[in-house]
Amino acid sequence: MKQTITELILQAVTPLVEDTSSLNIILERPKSAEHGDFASNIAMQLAKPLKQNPRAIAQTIIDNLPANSVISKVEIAGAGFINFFLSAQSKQDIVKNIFQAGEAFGRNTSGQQAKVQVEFVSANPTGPLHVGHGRGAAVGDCLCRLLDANGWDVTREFYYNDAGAQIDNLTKSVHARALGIAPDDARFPEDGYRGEYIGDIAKAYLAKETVTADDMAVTASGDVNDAESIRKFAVAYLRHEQDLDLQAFQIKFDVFSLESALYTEGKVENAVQALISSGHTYEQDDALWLRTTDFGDDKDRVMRKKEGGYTYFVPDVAYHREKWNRGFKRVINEQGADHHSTITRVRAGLQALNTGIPQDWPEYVLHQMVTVMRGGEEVKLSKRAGSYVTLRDLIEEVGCDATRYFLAARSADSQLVFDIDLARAQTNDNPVYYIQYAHARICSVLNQWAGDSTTLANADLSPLESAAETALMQALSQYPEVVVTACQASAPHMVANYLKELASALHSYYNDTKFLVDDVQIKQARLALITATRTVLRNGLYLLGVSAPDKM
RNA sequence: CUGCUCGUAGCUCAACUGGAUAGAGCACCAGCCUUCUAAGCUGGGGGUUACAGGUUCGAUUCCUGUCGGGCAGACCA
Repeated sequence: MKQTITELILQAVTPLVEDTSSLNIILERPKSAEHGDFASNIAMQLAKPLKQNPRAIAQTIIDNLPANSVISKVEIAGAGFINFFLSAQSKQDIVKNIFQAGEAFGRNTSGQQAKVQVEFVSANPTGPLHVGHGRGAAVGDCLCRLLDANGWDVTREFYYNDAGAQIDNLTKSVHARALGIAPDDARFPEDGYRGEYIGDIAKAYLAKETVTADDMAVTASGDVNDAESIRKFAVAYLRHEQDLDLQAFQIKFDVFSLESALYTEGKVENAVQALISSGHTYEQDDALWLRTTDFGDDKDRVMRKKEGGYTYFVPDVAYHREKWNRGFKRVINEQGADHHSTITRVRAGLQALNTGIPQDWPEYVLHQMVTVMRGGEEVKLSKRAGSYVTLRDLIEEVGCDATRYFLAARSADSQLVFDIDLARAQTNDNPVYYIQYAHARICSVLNQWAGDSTTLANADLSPLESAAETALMQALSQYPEVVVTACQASAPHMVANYLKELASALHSYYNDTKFLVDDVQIKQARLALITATRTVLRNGLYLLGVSAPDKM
């Protein structure tokens, strides 16, 4: 519909300007119904180059508009807006379109099944997932669903660091607990992890338990002094815990990548050699440096430390080089904003390889920090101090649907306050229930009608002309645009906002109009409309990973 | 000190990437269930979009500065 009107405008404008290729015809949905179904500001854009009054230009465009069946009325408003009012029938067509497409309604093929990899969560195996990871999980997974809906071939990937200083720290902490040293004991490692789960791991280790994670089974030796065995066991144990966290959050990854594998397979060494031979490195103070300032960084970075080990960004570069070699021309990294400084370094490292990787590859979606409130006070998220809110606790308290919705419904680049008491105590006020309730209400009506809803596909829709019906059909017709825009902006929260509006339109309609009336023609038209609404609610909730219950 | 980011109703957040009278939810006030689920609907009060400039037909949105919050700025990850 949008495209149809855009083309009509283009035809009308062509006689006025010499070069139509530079024209950017923007059609928007006016906030107020008084301003029609679509509005264009094209006349105001042309006012300057044509040196004419925008209202006069608007009038000329309207006069030039080709005859058509979709538009019932055109008006000039304000400073020179052109407002388009659709004919009743072209509004009603949306219901038929939805019936035809079903689950596919709103999906498009613009991605052309090109490969895209989304890396998200990527928590290190040093503790269970917390709310911050949850936000990454919710946003990342919705992003994947959006990309899929736009025709991309999506790979979900989880990268974790199973080597390095933090893992040593973890190993020491478990070792201490296995020796019976309490977290508040002076002999406990100073920067050790003090959470109670460390004690659980120590206990399981001493009991020689076996844990499975990433399809690998690890059995504890039970030997308190075998650091390597403790490390392997602790990592597997926590990866298993995180798997359970993700499972509770209903998120599935396609690929898990280990940092240690980059070393054992020689990928890190290869990347280092490639950087050296590309000529962007130098030795200084017994260390090997990468001249990242050549690529926009504010200072050069050390690659190999005096002690001989590599700094953390080297495996990062090796990992991303590997992503590129695996054929992902598009990669999106979803991560917390506290890691934003790595963006410049990783990109600089990839540029330094000189292998034709675009400067702005990979893409990043950063989410701001989550503040957790409980009892009116902020709960500090400190893994080492041991007091923090795990994702699984949260899911158990407020439910998977509500947790996902809360964490995905806000713009990623604004900080979010997660009030546990509010989410738990006032579950009825959770916005997600408002949307789900709209779906359940429709199911309930259709249930009482007890007819075959597929027969509604051919219903005569001409009775649908009330304000509530028009508003609902208008909301439905916006859905495909939301799928496109939310994906382009990498902004899943737009889907959540849209669904709230759609649910609102449905609830208003429900209170305004009785559906199960005696007049068969009217009844069928109304049932067709709410059935179409149910489809869109389902499709939209699916994008958020939230269930669409038949009953509540 | 430097960089990134955010600042919108009492609170939590939107605003279709520069559009028309800045919108929802919670909270507050007044109505709506003998009728398809009241987890709902309708109406009302509540705003100098942090502040000051600039760009243009038009700014919450873009630019500059100030103030305030968050996060980064290790040969830690």
